[in-house]
Amino acid sequence: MSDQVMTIREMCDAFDVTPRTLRFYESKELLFPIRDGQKRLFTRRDRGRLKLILRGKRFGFSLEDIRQVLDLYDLGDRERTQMTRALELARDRLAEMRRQRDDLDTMIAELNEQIIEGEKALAEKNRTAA
Amino acid sequence: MSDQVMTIREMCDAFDVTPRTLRFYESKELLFPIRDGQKRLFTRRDRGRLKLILRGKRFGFSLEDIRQVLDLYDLGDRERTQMTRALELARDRLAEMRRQRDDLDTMIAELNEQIIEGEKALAEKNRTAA
DNA sequence: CGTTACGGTGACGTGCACGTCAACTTCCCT
DNA sequence: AGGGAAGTTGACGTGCACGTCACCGTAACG
Repeated sequence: MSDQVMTIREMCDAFDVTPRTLRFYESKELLFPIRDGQKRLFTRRDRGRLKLILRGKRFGFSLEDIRQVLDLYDLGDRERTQMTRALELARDRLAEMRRQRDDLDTMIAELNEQIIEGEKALAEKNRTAA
Repeated sequence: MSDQVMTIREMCDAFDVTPRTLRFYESKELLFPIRDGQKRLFTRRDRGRLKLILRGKRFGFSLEDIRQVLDLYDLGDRERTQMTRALELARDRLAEMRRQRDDLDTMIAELNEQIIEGEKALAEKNRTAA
């Protein structure tokens, strides 16, 4: 049953982050561990959120950006206006992510091209040097 | 002929960055504007590099990371060992970018799913409220 | 009952990527 | 010759995302 909730150390080992990071994310309202006295206990929900946070960070999203999106993932009982607003935000993010993917595809193609060129140049260098 | 080289202001307008940014990039050896006396003049090469820099930044790459890759784009006459090293680095970057694209695809799919769910919930809310 | 381990809370420090501001040149215009 | 616009070099300031350190609580172990 202890994998229902995890201690801070278990979290750190599982996600390769420091305690400081988890506490920092809590202070920024990205995670909401429950408390056993003073001690934090991270739930399944926290683990899901952390996974998304770490993914988001790999694309240069700020923690604030990520928080906005995360909120979409548990809009339970919100005001219509709040929900509408959140959806608009999410659609914007989605559009941006699609643009990013296009850019990323371009970068991958270009870098790949450059690597091939580089390999050619290297092969030539080795040939003439031999 | 003046679009062979551009002033700092023309660059700023063209790429939507500040002079400070361009000077900063030069100090980090990401750009190499030529000089007319004191004044910087940015060449076509600088423009190409800046474009790549700005794209790289959108994915959370550090300027140092970007510099390493940029160097690959003009490896003219380098030592074999240097070239080999640069190619290795580029292949690593390429692999990471492919991983990032996979992650990004996952995130796009998941966010899209959440948006659909959100839209459903919102529609339901509107129905029951009516 | 001491101490070792794990966890907590401030508070200050750090690296990155610039922003901001002061104090010059340099060129152009009238 | 005077004045403004654009550019330059320091040097210090800033926001973000944590790192680090000092100090405190407490649960467990020998």
